Amino acid sequence: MAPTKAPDSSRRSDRSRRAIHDAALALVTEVGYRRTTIEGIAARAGVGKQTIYRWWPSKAAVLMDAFLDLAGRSAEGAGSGGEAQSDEAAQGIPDTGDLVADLKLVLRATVDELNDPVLEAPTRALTAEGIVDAKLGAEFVHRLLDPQLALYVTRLRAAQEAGDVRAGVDPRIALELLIGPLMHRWLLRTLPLTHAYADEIVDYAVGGLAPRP
Amino acid sequence: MAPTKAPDSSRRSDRSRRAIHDAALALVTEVGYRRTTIEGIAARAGVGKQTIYRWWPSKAAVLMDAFLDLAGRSAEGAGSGGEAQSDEAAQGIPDTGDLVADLKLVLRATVDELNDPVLEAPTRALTAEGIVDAKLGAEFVHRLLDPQLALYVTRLRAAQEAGDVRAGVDPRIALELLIGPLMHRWLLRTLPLTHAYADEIVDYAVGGLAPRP
Amino acid sequence: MAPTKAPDSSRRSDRSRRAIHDAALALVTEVGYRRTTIEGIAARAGVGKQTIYRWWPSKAAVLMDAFLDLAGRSAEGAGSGGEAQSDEAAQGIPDTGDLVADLKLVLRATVDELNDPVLEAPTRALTAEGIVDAKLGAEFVHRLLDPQLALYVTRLRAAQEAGDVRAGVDPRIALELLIGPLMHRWLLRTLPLTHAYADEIVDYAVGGLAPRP
Amino acid sequence: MAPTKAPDSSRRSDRSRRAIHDAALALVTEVGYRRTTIEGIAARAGVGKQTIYRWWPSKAAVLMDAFLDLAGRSAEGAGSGGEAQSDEAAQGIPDTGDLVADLKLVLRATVDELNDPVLEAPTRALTAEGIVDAKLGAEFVHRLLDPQLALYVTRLRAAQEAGDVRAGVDPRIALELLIGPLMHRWLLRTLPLTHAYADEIVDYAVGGLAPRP
DNA sequence: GAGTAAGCGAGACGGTACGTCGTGTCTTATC
DNA sequence: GATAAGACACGACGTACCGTCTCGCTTACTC
Repeated sequence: MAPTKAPDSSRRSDRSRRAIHDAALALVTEVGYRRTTIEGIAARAGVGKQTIYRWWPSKAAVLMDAFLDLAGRSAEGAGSGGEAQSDEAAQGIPDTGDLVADLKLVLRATVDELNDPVLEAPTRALTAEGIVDAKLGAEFVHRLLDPQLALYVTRLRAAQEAGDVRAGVDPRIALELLIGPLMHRWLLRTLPLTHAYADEIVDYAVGGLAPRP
Repeated sequence: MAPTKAPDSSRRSDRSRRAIHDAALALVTEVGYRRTTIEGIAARAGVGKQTIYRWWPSKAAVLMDAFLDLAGRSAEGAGSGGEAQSDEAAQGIPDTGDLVADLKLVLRATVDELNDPVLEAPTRALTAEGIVDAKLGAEFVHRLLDPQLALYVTRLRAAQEAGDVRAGVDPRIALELLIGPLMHRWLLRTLPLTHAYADEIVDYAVGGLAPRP
Repeated sequence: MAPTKAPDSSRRSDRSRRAIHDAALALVTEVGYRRTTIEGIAARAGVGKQTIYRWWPSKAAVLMDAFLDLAGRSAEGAGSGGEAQSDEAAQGIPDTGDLVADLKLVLRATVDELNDPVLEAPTRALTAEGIVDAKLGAEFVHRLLDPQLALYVTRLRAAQEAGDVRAGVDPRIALELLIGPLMHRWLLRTLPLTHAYADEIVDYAVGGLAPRP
Repeated sequence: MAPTKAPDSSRRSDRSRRAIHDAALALVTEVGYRRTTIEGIAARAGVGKQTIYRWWPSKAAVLMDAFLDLAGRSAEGAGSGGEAQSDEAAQGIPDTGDLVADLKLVLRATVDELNDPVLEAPTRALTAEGIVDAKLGAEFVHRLLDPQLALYVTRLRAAQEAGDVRAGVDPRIALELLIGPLMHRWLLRTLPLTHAYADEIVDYAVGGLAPRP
């Protein structure tokens, strides 16, 4: 029942962990996920293969951790850098009382993130992997997506209380009305993903969610 | 510019082509896309590896053709089998005058397709591959998705003429308001994909698209 | 018992046969025997593969015929070109009464042939193939070697009658005393193969074969 | 100049090396050199293909090492087994004062070796390969043949000092007078290779080398 | 402060699949 | 009916990675 030998994480080399993260992200960006290999990551990180296999079960798991680390570091950098906070992940969705404006702000930020060339390759890789591998997909959703979506739920509940959204609407469905079209366009590359598109989606969705006259 | 020797497709063995399609679909369903190999497909189809490499550039391309072939055959079977046609791909979206009802019908059918265990594995595999490989993704969209989406455009334009949808709405965006949430839930497996969900999405979306009172 | 279908050799294309011979010899000389392939010969000869498989059982057999053809043509060329005949294959070993001189003449000619860059590659290839493949070796010996060796037997018998060689000596063994060392040095490339070497071999061998004083 | 990454031979698995040797020899004997494949050797040895490619450049090189290992082991076995030594490779050619008798002893042993069914297949394969591949041939001569031939040189020099062989004779040529005919008959399979033949060759050759009366 | 046990870099190992090349058979169209 | 052309099933090639397994080496923690 017990795993064959749990490594002692207190003795883990932080230096190696970071090097592996960096190498993984760099390789995925440079050569793509498919051609990124564990051997390649190890070589680039100046690390033995076993050090990777000791701490991660798969290439996707390495990338997931690396990506979360990256997200964490960039959030931290943003947090310490300035007082004006646009990072919705850490701060939540603003509530100025104007639901449409607030959502447009957030969706535009999401569009910018999805279009960020540094984030694109790993995000696509992890998403694709999660689509095929249910276990990994669940982890992806739980660690990356859910925290973000929870912010929408919060804001939408507030909107319901304020009377901007009908009482009967399930926020988890409402949120998908906003996020779904964005992801669809980004994943399938059907048409360019722009701020204008985000705005339009918000307009239509909020229109559909608003109380009936 | 010219590829290094184009094979003569008039001499192509139809028997092999079909065997390869069948083997590819069977393996993807049985062992998953990752563990499906070209060697495995060749062995199962009773075919030399070279026969696969001669006609397809990659495992994903084989699967794409196999999938299109499957879709074509099932559509044909449905067409010849009965007069009552639920296959929207071949027939287009019905136009009974009731936009909400028509869309619910179609989206429920889409939900059923996505939940069909036979189609699930290959669809996920192709979608995931297309997310990472832009070239393949473009082909996927062009050959599989676009024809379906065109039907929505047609129906939505009719709805605009009938006054059920505002004149300024771009049908390609409206359609994503319907499809996006479905795909989002299916791809990320956040919550179960049901007829009820489809109905709700239609209600909200059409609400948002309807002419302002 | 009968082969599956004997082709009608009266309808055989001479043009193809020659083209195949030429292509085979050229390729063996240019890229070596190992890297010479049936496909390569066919392509170079502008011939279908089947035309080769129809008439020859193996790559080695093609080369053997090609080589015999080459030998025949060069002998013919030599025969029609001049009256002074040094081609021992067609003419036999000269008998001037001086056994040592006659043998030196012939062995020097053999040395020259073995050192001829045009003949080297195919000869080595056929010899090597014959060493490993007994059937092919037998054919090689029968068609190429035996006719040459028979000339030695003739000359050595004459020498026995003339009293230059002991009566009890088996000419087939005596001949190997002359040819063996030459071939050994040529095949294994232990030391350079020169006229001086040929002369010395003749001196020693004839010394050993001469009547005891 | 440097090869693309030299493996660390101190970490080499001796178990694998021996298994590969054994498998190579067994397969060459059982199915012949042509039909012996690297894949076959690896499978039979229970070894990954890469382990062969890591340490040897070609099938022939594997066989060469295997053969030398075999020769070494059999010599060792002979050396430890009894005091009466007939293994000329380890002990040199005996010098009883009777040159003819000594050479006959050695050449008969060589005949026995060449007729040994265990040694025949690999010896033929290596010889044939060396005939076509100059590099391999040089290695074959250097590692297998030269050490044996050096013994002849030693014995023949002693014979020259004892006055059994003329002073002017080059031992390297004299030796070919003995070995050449044997190899010729064995390689080309013209006639059976017997003790009687070896004796006759010695008689003729020594006759030709002896001081002129 | 010596002993020892873990993580570590390195990389050899048994494997699986890759994508390519050549074999010998077969089919199609041409002469 | 032989031919040029080449698709086919098959088998082997040599390479790339996989995940496991030693090796020494370094670096804590324990006695």
